[in-house]
Amino acid sequence: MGATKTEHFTDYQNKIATLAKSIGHPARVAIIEYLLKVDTCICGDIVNELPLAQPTVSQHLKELKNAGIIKGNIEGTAICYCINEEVLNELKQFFGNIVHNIQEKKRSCC
Amino acid sequence: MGATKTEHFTDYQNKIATLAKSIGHPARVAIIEYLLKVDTCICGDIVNELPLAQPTVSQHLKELKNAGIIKGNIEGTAICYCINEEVLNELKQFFGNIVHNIQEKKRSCC
DNA sequence: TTATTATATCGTAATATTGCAATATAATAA
DNA sequence: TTATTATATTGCAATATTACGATATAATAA
Repeated sequence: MGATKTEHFTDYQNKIATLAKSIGHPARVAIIEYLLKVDTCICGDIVNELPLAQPTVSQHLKELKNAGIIKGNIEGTAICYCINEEVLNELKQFFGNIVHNIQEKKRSCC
Repeated sequence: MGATKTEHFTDYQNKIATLAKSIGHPARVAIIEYLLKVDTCICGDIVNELPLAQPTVSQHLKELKNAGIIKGNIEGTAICYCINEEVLNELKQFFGNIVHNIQEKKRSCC
């Protein structure tokens, strides 16, 4: 007990869950917002922007990277992180489909 | 340490994080998919559909409800759960904006 | 070479999540 | 009233997440 029963769910369900989970922390939402706002995206800037210690930010960046939400490029000593458009498009579509689906149904209950 | 430093982030960042987090488990993605698929949405059906025990499903439903993703209506002995269109629309827009934003920028790095 | 600077990893404490058996509650049925 | 049925809550063990100080790594600068 304690661990998620990943093997009982579909690949798609696990994929969406992993992506959503990686966005499920305000620091990681803040990182995404910051990457959208700025043109350059050096890791150090993100550390300065967030109210968390450098190792904590590094850990959050790692989680976003593992999930595929962001990509990292080495730029000399620094690392440039960027949003992975393809993956975010999948999430956009997941939520777009849900809203579309509900609106078509005009459901009676709730 | 250990607890999320919620107070250091904006209301919006916390809101999106809470919503995303609540979807960040395959069982909860499965619940959402199921509610979209069926016309009626009785809790017992969800319990039968998922590979988890009844108390565990009840807990997942509670989390989705707390986050605002679903709403519950009492129907005699049973409870009818439905997706909250308004909240899902917010998520649709969050991800829609991100993709739109990236496409406009045509960023150079990564 | 020895700094310096930027980022990652390690180790660990505090806290949260997951899952379920047992039990409680609340509504209808007999 | 006493079942029965449907859902929620409690309690707890297993596991995961969050946060950060200390330290490691890796690149450039002096």
